[in-house]
Amino acid sequence: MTRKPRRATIQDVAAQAGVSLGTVSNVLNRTRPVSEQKRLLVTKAAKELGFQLNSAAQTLRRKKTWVVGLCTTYATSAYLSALADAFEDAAAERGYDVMMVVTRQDPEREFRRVKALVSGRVDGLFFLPTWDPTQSLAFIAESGVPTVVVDRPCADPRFDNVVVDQYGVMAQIVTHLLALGHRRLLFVPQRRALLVSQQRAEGIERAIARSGLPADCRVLERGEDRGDYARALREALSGAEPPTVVIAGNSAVAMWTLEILNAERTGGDPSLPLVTLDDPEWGEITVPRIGCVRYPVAAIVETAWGILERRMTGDEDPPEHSVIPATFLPRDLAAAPGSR
Amino acid sequence: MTRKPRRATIQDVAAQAGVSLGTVSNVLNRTRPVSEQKRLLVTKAAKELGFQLNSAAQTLRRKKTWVVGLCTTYATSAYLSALADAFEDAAAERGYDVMMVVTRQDPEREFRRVKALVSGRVDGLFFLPTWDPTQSLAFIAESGVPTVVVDRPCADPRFDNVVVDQYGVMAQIVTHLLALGHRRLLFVPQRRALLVSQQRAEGIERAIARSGLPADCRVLERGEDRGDYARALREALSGAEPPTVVIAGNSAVAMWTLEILNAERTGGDPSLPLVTLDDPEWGEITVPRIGCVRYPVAAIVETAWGILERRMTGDEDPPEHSVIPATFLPRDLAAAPGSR
DNA sequence: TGATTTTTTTGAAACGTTTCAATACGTATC
DNA sequence: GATACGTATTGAAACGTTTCAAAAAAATCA
Repeated sequence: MTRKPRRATIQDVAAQAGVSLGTVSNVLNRTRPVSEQKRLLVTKAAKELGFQLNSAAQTLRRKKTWVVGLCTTYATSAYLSALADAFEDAAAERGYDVMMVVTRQDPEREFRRVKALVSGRVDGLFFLPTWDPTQSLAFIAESGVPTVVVDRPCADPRFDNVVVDQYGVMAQIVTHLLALGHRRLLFVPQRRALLVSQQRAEGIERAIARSGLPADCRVLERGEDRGDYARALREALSGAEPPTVVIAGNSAVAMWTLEILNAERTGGDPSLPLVTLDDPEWGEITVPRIGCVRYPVAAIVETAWGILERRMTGDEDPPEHSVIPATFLPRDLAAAPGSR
Repeated sequence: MTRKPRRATIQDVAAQAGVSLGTVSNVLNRTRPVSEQKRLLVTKAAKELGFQLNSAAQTLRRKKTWVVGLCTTYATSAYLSALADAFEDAAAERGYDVMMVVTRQDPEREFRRVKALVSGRVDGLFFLPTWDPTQSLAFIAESGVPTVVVDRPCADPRFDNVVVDQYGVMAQIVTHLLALGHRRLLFVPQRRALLVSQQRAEGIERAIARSGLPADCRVLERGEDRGDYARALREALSGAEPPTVVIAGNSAVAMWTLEILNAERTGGDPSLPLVTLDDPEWGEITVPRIGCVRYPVAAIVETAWGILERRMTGDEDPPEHSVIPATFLPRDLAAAPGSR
């Protein structure tokens, strides 16, 4: 589109309709009753002039943008995009719009994006941090914009936090795997530095300990590059007592794992049983179908929105921590070889 | 985060530093030289007060937001999210921020989102329309916000348009398929109403005609629900002369197709050769790997940004139409049975 | 030193809304 | 017909910046 000369203001509308400034505003916002006659004049004039409210001016005056920010790590993953969608739907119900930014797990980028969002552009923020959000959190805290940290555990005591019960999920998975006869597990977190990866590893250990069975879990770092991972994975699988099942930290890791395993697969040789800790859209098309985790997107979003709404209306209670349960879905997950 | 009492304004900073309003502004924006001494005073005061610029006020005064909108259909697909990422990177280089909204191919939602973006929140807009963008386009045109329609052909003569050369892509694919001995193709567009689906179907027809070979292509609507599609697909495959290859309009269709074919597959029976017209992230993990199309993300984004930047600085030339070539990647695409 | 030029600093006006006290207008009441 | 009351309408002030003409201060020159 090419630009038009100048946008009409409320002044112009008022002049054209032959009424005062305040009346136009009242028609537009229904703040006060206006006679049917003037209302008609105003709407007609507004239409004729192609009038559209200037939201910068409105925000300045009202000190309210009706926009919330959503700072997320990736838009690609099925889980994260479902989360984003749910945040938008919930926002629409409440009369808000969502401004979304994507960090791709890069703390630098996160900081830049957060700065852009937080200086008066949003009334509140849903924040899915990268692996190192310290700089961003400091800035947010300084700005005073109400913020809920979502999906990732947050150690910073200044912030509200809504997360999934990682310990519970890992307990479900481990119990299931042990029942299938698996004794040697391999866990490949997306990134070891992530707090959530540590919780998961710990969850696995606890569940194994609780079972009393002679099982163990090795943790393998995925590494930055796929070649590295291929080597590490092959090495891990070629030992004397190789793992019989792989737990992938997310679907990107799961995909790499499948690619590597498929490349080595000979003939009808079945692939290694695989579980991923998220819920990829392609979960149904692999043969066999892999195990995954269903996250309670609706519950997470409702909880987070509940908290943020209270904060935006001035609630000053101490920060709140919500932990929400999730469900393991085994699908075609195979038993350990020779275990029945 | 819980809210702080009140945010400091430039006034407060000026008072605290003992200088005038204008000087503070000049320090903050480097618009005019300021003596070292005062500059220090100002930055010190700003830091002490935790001052952050109010961007609503700034926008109101400057009539420039340094934000561009990106209205896209989905964030999930690998192609669209790569596109979004590229738009953000290009924006950062130019000093802009990107505000992204997702329509999920819903014209209603699109209209709401566009309205929110366009009333003074952005300086320009990259627009990936849904299947029926008429309402949104009318609003955008009315608002006068510079806009480039991206990735989808746009019949509206008021808009700049950057698209991929669908005819060229289809020619590559058909040529390849014919060379592999395929004669009966099945094209399953994501949605028949989409202009791009029509172009693709036409592209297939043209390429077949040009080859002079006795081949044909049937077009099958995917339908709203998976059961419908499963029935339609089975029926299409069970005729006397069934197609030997499927061309899926996008990876969602490709995935459904794979699921249905996999469910029916008996023993080592190979799946039907499949091409998808985008580039799913899971393209490497199916067995066999499916054919796909590589879109020139960087070129699309650079072209679109180039146009938008000119428009934002007042260029009034007639709308521009750019058509950018893309590449077909056959991967493990199999020959037609009995064709060599 | 005083006059002139250059550089820095100032403060009022403007951006386009919303808000709210004050005013105008009807209408019912006595 | 005067009074009181309720409802509609008005217009000035405020929101927090940037801009720019004018004033002040500093530097240069004769």
